[in-house]
Amino acid sequence: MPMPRSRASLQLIEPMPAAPRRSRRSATAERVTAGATQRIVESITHAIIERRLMPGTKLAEQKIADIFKVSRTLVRQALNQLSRDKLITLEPARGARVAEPSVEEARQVFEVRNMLEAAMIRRAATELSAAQIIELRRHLDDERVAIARTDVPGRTRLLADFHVTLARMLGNAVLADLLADLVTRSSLIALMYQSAHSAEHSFEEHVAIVDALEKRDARAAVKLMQSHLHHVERNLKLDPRSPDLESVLRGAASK
Amino acid sequence: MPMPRSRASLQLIEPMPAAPRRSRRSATAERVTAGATQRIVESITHAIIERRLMPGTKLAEQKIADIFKVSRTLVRQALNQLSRDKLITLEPARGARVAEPSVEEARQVFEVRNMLEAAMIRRAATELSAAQIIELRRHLDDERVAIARTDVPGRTRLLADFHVTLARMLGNAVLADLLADLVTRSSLIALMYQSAHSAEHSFEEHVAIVDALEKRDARAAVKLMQSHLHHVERNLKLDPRSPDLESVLRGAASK
DNA sequence: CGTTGGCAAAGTGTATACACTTTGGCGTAC
DNA sequence: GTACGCCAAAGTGTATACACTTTGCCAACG
Repeated sequence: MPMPRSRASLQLIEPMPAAPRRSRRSATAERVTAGATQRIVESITHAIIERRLMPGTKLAEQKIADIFKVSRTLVRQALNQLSRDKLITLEPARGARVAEPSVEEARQVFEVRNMLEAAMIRRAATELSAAQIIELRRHLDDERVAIARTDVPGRTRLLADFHVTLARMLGNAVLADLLADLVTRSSLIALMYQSAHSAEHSFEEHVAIVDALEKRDARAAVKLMQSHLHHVERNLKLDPRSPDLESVLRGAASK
Repeated sequence: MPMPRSRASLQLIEPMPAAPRRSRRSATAERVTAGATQRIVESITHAIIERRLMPGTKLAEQKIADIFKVSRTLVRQALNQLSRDKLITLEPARGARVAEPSVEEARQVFEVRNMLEAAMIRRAATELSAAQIIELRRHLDDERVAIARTDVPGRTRLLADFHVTLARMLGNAVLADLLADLVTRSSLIALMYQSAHSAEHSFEEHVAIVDALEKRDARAAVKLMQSHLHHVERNLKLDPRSPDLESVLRGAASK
């Protein structure tokens, strides 16, 4: 069921904790730490992922510009980027809204993740160094801690980062960047369709995957990763009717 | 060897043949036919893929703005998009240049394509309808014709579109859009490292792939697709020294 | 003769101005 | 009472203005 579509205003966006921010993105190419535009992109991204901005929320350019104390020029740049990431939708002359990914889009995103991550984990099983597997264990520790202290934003980020970290370890920045996008989109999808998948369950599946990697059991690792993704997808509340507004209204029109 | 780095000016960009242009992109979400920005993006993309703009060429905002008779605002939007596609590189305060993808980047792009397309073709073998396979045959006919009449831009586009067409047929727009990006990047890479792979050879491999699809032989189709991609990559002139400027200068510095 | 400093031209980064589109409300006609 | 149309407010789309950065040249100096 696609969310009550809150009309909550944007106050939720924090103009950034001025903390030393290192970009969570690409190790290569990208400017190490970009300007104001990037700051806005990251703030809005975080706000969406952490449910401070609900799907459907209007993002008016001038309001955002005021919050960050910059001109609409920079805000528009940021919105364009977010639109390419599919985190917001831009309608000509109607402005930007937080995206409301359809059931079909959700299915497709998970299908692509399955393709990419199955191939990725197969490579990982043979190519990762012992040191890298230790690093993965450390990541799992972080996950455990965040879950234990019920740090919701933290655990969400860590559970997502697990997949991106794996990609980075293979030394393929193209893959890692691609997957980072898909994982972020998945986060929006999960929140939109109120995932029933518990953090604990995901954590345990991550542990099992790393176990298989340590044993260099490629086949098992692939199977585990695929069933992990499958579980996450199946626990979305996708199925009931009202997949989109279209069909809802078709029924209601006859009153 | 990474290209003589021509300083050729931009005159090559045609302000678009005013012809009815349908966007080659996403079937979903995207505005069906966007504004001036999209026109600029497509013109420059075509100019790069068709070798009218060589890697390293400077793209000055005002010059492009004059050519298309729009303000720098729209040009900047277009350049930002192209930068995300990795077709150009943006350096702060130094402007935009046609990208010069590194050997390492080339390797990574092909690795990701291999992951995605292997999984994709496996599905295609079981899921494509007879009608869709006929459509693929028609595409192959187009390829054959373009090659026969030595229509270089046309055959380049068609050989690339083969892969994207396959993706679209699976009904997964996310996959198709992703692959479209990777294929476009591949085109730039191929031109940068003067691919020795003949169009005829690619064509024949495409035929073999469709044959396998028609027989519903998933295993063969995957093998053929992988060897196809492998051939394309191996025929790039990647190996010789001078992989990047860095190491060249490290040697030359001691003069 | 080579090197350094600085200045002007070119180009990018951001803000602002203005035209045009959408939206919601109010009044009027039916 | 409902529906239509008009107008004002809000918001987006594009152009332009201006500040700041880079670059290349030339002159002055060592």
